[in-house]
Amino acid sequence: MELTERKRQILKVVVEDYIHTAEPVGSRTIAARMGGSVSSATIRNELADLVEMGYLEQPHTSAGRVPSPKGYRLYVNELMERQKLSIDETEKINQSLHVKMEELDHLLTQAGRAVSAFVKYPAYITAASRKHVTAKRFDLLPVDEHKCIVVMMMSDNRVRSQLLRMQLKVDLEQLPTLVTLLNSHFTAVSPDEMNQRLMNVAEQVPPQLFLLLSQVIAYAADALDEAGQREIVTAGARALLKLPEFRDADKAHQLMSFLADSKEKLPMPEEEPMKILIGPENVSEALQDASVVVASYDIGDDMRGLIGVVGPTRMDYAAVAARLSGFAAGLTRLFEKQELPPKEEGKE
Amino acid sequence: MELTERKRQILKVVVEDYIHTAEPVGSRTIAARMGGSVSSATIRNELADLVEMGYLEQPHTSAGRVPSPKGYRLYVNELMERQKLSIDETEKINQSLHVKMEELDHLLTQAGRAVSAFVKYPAYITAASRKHVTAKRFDLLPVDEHKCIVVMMMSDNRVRSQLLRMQLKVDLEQLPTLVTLLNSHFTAVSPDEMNQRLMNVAEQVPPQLFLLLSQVIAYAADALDEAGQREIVTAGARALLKLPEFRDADKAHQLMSFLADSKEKLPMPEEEPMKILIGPENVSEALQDASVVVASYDIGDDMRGLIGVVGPTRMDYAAVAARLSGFAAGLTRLFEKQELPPKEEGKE
DNA sequence: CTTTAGCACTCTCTTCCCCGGAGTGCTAAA
DNA sequence: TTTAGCACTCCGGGGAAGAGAGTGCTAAAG
Repeated sequence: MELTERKRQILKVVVEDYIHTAEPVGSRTIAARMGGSVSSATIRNELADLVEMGYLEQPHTSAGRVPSPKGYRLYVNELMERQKLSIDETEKINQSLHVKMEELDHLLTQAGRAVSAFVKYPAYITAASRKHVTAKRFDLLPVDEHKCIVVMMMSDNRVRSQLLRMQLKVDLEQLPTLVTLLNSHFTAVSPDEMNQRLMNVAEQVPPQLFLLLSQVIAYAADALDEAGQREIVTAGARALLKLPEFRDADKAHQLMSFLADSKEKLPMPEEEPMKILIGPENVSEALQDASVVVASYDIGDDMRGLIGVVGPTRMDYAAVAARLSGFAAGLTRLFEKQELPPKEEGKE
Repeated sequence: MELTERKRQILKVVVEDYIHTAEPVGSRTIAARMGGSVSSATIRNELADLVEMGYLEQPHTSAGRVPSPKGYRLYVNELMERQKLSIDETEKINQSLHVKMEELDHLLTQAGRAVSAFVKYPAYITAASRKHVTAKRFDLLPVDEHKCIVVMMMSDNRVRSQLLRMQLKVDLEQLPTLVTLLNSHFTAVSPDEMNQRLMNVAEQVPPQLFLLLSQVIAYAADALDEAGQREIVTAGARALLKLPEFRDADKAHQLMSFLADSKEKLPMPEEEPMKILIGPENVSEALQDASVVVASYDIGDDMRGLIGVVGPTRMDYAAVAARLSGFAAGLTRLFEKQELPPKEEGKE
């Protein structure tokens, strides 16, 4: 059977109506929405065809029609009109991203919340794992004979520091030697390699310095590990409770738990700039009845972060997609401006 | 009317039964739970009295009894047996707090989640505002002629650092001068005062150094502000959905929204080590039907953090209180061990 | 005076049934 | 191929009825 243009129009109307009402759509309604050029009877014939072709479903014999995942898919791929955001809204999005970039975590939390607030669905966001973060430079600042400050600059130019308490008194004169050692042997290598090398230099260093050295390395390895982790922030899970499909507390609880725990299991396609996963297209069990829209943003240095929205299959894909790309673009710009080291002398 | 010992026992049984079943408690049940020494008819008489005295309520004429806030209050104050945690559980609590203390935020999040997981109610946690955090010491580490690293140690011995990009080339030779200036004029003062003093020194410093100086001060003021903020972390809000009183999605949504937004509005009594607020005793509108248990823990230097649990009035107060003090004690110990500078050597 | 047994009564909750309405599928005509 | 008409189906709301739990009261027993 052929998918005529009229069938496509009908499908579109069904999807869009269902997205907003959450009620099965009847032939009357469709006929009305299509301008009265055809009667409801005609629509009924078409609807029967669409059901047969698998684009629509019927909850029971005498109910209206509801889009199937296949129907949503077609809608998303071909029927949906890319929504353009109003200038006003674009501005609001960008405003909501005006954060002090001091802590990346803060940015992620903030952005996640903002997205969720905009689209009224739960959102999740992550910075891509920085696979090869290494130390670029070490410094040790003496405080007193029992304390010193470690400062480590990482390959992505972020700086970490902490106060170290030394078990043994260390001759402050010797710190520079240690710094040299750190910078020559422990930069540009993975945490594992660091520990490896720590063993190697064990004999060449006086014991009390070695103790401090291993403290520093332990700290560095931790900090690098943490920096390399892909942390996922979820926000606005409670938005689910507003949706008729999650009025059932059990269902809501299930999905919310999934969102809270599933640090690893959320879909994160890395290739395309934006991806929409509908219902059963999701791998995770818990997302079988949900849809996910994910967009990626550039962090610089060929790294990408992801920002996604989870909602019912009856999600307003067009609206979500538009806002999500707005955010992705905003984030990309943010990182361009703030995170990257200036490429040439004269920037802004 | 007098509150006889038997009435108190009955009240206790009603509260404890209702806590677990969430169903009004009938005279039969009570009689059974009291060992059969009295008949249900006697109990009924007593119940009628308790209702009259305001300790119990009756949803409708022929239903069992439910504790009123006043009843809960009496229970909490006089009837409740302080639960002791098993060694096993105490251990688990302490284990769950074994976090790397690198970031205070991480600790809070972790602890909040752990509490919530233990007591099965939403939890919130905060570190007391560190009102008078100031800078204790500055360092500047040159990176190249356009970048340097600021390192600031704060009065509570935490260290913050960041890479600064300098608009103007700065003679690296001059950094030590700047550091001296920073340490002599900008330590031990509030952010406001910092900006004040920045103005004062404006003329005594060569312009390109001044630019860098103001960048450093801006960074320092931000970092201090952030460190002084009392951040509230909430966790496990979804636990609400498991409770019969929040099966109604609207109610759950309301309270969850409150928890998510109400950074300032949550009860935080500062005096006692533990406080229980029942239903209408709460000030916030949204908590009228909920109870809150809060415990405080010591951070050292006379500062306190708070850790609280939000649940239905029908909360298992004994269990929650026990676990909460367990956590508070654990946190206190944690800060003793890790945060405070070693005492022996004469602290500042 | 307190406690108990007995019993009628009240109220909720569940189940069942009925009915209206929305929507369909089919048929026959345009 | 489209449309009008019509019988049919199914959901959902709205009682009605009955079961169950629990009360309050009364009168007798301790």
